[in-house]
Amino acid sequence: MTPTKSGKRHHHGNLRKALIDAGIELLSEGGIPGLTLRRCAARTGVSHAAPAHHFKGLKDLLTAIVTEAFKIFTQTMINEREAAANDPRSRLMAVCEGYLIFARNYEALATLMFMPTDIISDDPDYQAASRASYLVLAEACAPFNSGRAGQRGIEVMIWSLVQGYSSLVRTGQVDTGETPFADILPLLDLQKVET
Amino acid sequence: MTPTKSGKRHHHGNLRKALIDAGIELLSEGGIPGLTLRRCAARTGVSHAAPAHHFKGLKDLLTAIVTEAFKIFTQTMINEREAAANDPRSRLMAVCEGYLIFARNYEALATLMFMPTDIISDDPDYQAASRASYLVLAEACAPFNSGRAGQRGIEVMIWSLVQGYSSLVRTGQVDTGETPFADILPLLDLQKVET
DNA sequence: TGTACATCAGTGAACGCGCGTTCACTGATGTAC
DNA sequence: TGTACATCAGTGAACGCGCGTTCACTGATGTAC
Repeated sequence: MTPTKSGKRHHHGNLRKALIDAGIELLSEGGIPGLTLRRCAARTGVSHAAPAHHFKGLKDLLTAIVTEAFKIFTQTMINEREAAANDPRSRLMAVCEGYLIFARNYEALATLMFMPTDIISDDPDYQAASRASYLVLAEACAPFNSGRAGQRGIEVMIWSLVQGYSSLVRTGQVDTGETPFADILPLLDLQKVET
Repeated sequence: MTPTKSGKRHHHGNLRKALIDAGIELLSEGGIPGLTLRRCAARTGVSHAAPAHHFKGLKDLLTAIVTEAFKIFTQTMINEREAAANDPRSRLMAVCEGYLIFARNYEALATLMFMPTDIISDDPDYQAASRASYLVLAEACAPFNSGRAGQRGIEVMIWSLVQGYSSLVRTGQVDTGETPFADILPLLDLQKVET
């Protein structure tokens, strides 16, 4: 038995995972229009009908890709945080840096992740993965959250800031060299509530 | 003579403008995938080959749509600013509100505007229109810009914030009722440099 | 004012393309006995 | 260990679809004389 979803498969080995990885590559190379079911199959070296045995349809594949993306995203933020000094300010800055690193390394993927239209948004794996990402950010904000502006005030502030900044960089409207994020964050009024 | 690009035309009247408007409607209704050349033509009541007499191709139409969008965007921000009190802080807040109003009213269009891939980005009309939008924002930021964090520090900060916030609202990750933007902006350290 | 003509914004048919999906099939894998 | 069988991940052909673009054309408009 144990032919579980994620287990080894007879012919290819693990086509499901391979298709997800191919999708992430295709997004990097050709943006969102570059990602199609047929191209994922081709890149994996498999006929275009093969994915049907692993995904219910295009949206299902997209959902799996985005779910995987959130896992990478979470890990990138955690890696930066662990490498930083252990004070709240450094940790928050590091998590933001992780966010920006991911956004830079996976431009189209980062865009797709926040396009709920193309995704089966009640998929439990997807929900868990995206929630995990959010929690890393929320945790880093927690020391600064005094409760004003609602419970989520600081989170939303930081999240907006980092999301907006990365999108402006991605579209070439802001230059990271000219106006680095490290110069932006200190404009925030964090010290007022810092412990 | 004077059969200028924007002048009245023989059969339809002004198909060029009508196609742009149709495109904006289609974006509102079906998002970015809902916008195609053929559908713009159909909505305008014209055969799908007709647009070729007004636009060099799909990218050209898209560029014109985005250019028009920036004009609406600029006007929305200006309208809010003119209705606000005449102190720098109120004016900045009003411009931000205008930004958010536009982002809410034209969700897909706002996304498309910052996707330079699909656009002829060296089109002079497009460049002028997008620059005009930026200037409204920059002007509102100017009273707070002391020069630290580079000349554009505050602009980039505000721009990132408002862009990120609107994108989080659009994708349903932030609720404007729960965490309104008016509660977010005061977290900024503006008063330090305010005159 | 009337007529001949050039211009040009439309039409409708046709093109090739890549897409997601379906289908009957095949053949390797893993299991039961 | 060997054999019969069920399972299932693949194949390749075919489907209909909507897309952007091209083409020869038509007929209304505007202009020159």
